[in-house]
Amino acid sequence: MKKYDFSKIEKYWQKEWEKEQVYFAQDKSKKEKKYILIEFPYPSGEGLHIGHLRPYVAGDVYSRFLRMKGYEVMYPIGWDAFGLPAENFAIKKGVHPSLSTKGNIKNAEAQIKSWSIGFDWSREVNTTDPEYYKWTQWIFLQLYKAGLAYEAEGFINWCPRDKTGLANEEVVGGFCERCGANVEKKELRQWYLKITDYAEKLLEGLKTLDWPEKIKIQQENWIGKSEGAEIDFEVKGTEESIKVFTTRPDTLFGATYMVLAPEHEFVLKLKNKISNWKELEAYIKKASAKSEEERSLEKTGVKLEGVNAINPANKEEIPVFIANYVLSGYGTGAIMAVPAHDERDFEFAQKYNLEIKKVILPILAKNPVGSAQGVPSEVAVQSECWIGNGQLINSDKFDGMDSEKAKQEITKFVGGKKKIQYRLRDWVFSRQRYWGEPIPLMHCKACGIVPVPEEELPVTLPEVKKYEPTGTGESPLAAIDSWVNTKCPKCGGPAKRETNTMPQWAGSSWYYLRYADPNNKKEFANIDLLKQWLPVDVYFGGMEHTTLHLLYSRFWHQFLYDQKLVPTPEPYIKRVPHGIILGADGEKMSKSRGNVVCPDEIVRKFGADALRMYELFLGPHEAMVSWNEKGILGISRFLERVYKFFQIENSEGKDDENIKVLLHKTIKKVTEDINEFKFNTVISALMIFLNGVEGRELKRETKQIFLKLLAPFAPHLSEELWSKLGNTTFIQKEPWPEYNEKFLKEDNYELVVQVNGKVRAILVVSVGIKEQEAQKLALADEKVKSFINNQKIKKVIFVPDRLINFVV
RNA sequence: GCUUGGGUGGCGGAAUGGUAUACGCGAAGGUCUCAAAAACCUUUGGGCGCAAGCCCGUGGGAGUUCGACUCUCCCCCCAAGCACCA
Repeated sequence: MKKYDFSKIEKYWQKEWEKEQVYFAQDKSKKEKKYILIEFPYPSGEGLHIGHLRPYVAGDVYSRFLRMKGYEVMYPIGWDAFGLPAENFAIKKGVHPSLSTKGNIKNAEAQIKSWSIGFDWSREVNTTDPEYYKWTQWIFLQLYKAGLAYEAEGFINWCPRDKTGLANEEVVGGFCERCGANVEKKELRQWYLKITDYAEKLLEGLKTLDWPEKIKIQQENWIGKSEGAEIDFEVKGTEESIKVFTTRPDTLFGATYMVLAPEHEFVLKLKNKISNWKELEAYIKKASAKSEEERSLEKTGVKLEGVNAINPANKEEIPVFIANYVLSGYGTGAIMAVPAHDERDFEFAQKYNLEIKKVILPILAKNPVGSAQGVPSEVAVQSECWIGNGQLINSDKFDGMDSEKAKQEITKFVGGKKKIQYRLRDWVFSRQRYWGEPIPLMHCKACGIVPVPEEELPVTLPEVKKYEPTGTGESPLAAIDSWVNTKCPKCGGPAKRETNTMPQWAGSSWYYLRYADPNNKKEFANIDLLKQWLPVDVYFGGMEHTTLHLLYSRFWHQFLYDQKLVPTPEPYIKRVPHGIILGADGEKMSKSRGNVVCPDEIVRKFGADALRMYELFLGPHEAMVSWNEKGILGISRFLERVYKFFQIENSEGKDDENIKVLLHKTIKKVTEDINEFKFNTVISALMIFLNGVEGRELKRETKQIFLKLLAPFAPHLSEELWSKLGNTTFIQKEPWPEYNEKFLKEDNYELVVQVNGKVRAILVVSVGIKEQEAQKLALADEKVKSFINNQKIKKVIFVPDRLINFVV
């Protein structure tokens, strides 16, 4: 018997498919469209690894399934090729990033093709192609013209290793998301995108999406909406007042001091009233230089001597502090401190011996302690700091009022204003690095900031010898005089180009739109084509992008929708996340650990079909799993057995009843589980089928159906066997098999007989028997008899076609 | 600390109120072979027992139910995300 020569077979069919363009997505097709998307890769020097494959294979299996179901499927690919690694490589080797990128893309493309991931290569995009980033720049200009891009000076996150500013989203636990360096604070002039203007829309839009709840919740928390009030505190003996944001105006009578963030400008106004100015200045300087992470270690502060504020509720004078635990970027950068009802204020007040005044009495539970949400437990009631709601005390005429009501009433009483506050901060959009899209603006002495006229786009990256980031806060582009100095398109006078570049998230914020119309020279994409393909039906990708790419691209999309440039309010309808693949040692794969698995080697050893199937068989798609080299043997054996099974003389076998039932059950299971992205159980269903039919003769039709079910997973093997059966079509163009309800039912089933809930016997009986009959059969069984042991039967539970339970 | 998932054989995992451990890996024994590999067959949660069989068993404890991996409450542990957001 011939051995399954996967290497030869796979190469053969890959050529055949390429000839026939089987993955080509037809514009204006009569079929219903499906747009399946994976996060396009970054073409690194190491090539694609085993982890990239997971979503690609999932998307590929799903796409193949949908094509067989009769849809016009677009499953495109491109390259997210701007970014630090290419630039760092260039610095090290002296090779221009565009060159190394080109080589890397070539390699990755060969890899992907060797796995037969069915991408439509005719739609390939590359974010570093001027024909592409021309439109990235164009979209930026639209944002600028709409007032959503602005320049500001301020403290931003700064990565000392990459020597560039970072967005809030790129700081993960105080470290640079890219390189892991400890992020610092630095005062810099930066470009921002006003993503905060879209906070509400981003929140609202989530409700319409078919995304896993956990992703929605993560985005929701990141946007962090909270409702409260803004209240002014007068400063005694001045015309000044300090505005605070609070979600707890009901505790206003308990505000015994105020705190300003170290960056708060207010202190400058009262400089000459503050008697301890020197001390204060030193403190502010020290605190500002520290990152938020460092600041959070210990609460410290300095009192503004000689300045007192007035609590607007009870007119009492209260001290004002500058302290590190108040953030300048949130609310007004100033708070009213209520130590009796806020843990942070409580901690600070204890340390600095400040007055703690209780104004909320926890409402004691009508229900038993701990039985419902928001009901204080005994412990909480006794504690010094109660942060829940309750009944007001020590609050004059509001005494006895409920917290919720008091929030409204006290806000009104002191002339405060209801206010909605978001945690989301504006997107720091400029980078001081070379390998990114130049921001298409100019600075003119006479006209100020002037956008580059649209017809002059793209503003291409100049060729340079030195890519090194300067570290000064200036991009390396700033050193190229010939590029920087230009003419103002408005007044014709001398102007300088903006030298900052865009972050890597720019190109990826709209790439899925370009796929719909990748070669358009006149617009970023034609609206009719966008209407045809959008929205993305299923987007496969990693959890790590929840508050980065996924948030950014939704923002851009919503903006483009408001500009009537895209046809849908949201870009991606369904999101299917995947877990990361760990090394065999259960650790994250990394070069330094030496646990990286090379997919090319696996393909050589076991073939692409085996690699594809094993990726899916590892475990549930969303779960984190460890790679186990030995596990792939199981898949390899399965494919080998399939091959051998189909080598048996192709006589017209006849299916018995059991095989028919098994077949239809398998069709049902495979179809349903693919629809739910439960690929691991699909594969086990295919194995169960083979286990059930091996060594028996099958009808040709049954064999063909099985091959079709296998086709999305092992496209090469199934195509080979399909043609061996004498078919001249491609199996992947065949219609997906349907199951028939009437074949799902067997004649007999195993009736489980329980006594007091314990299984005591299993009887084979015919399907559909009534309770009485089942009872008679069960009671006739010797074992059942012995367990009932002549006791009185109190109750009988009968579940049709499943079990009968006697309670004695 | 908060939010969201999880905890099932030696291992990856299956089962969302009805036979726990499907499917695969590994292991043990066997067939084939001079031998080995591959392949194939059998066994494989634990305890007691010669056996038939019985008892126990899904992180721990309670509860609901004829019946709980599945539902409810409390606790422990692991993972991911957020973290002074007033």
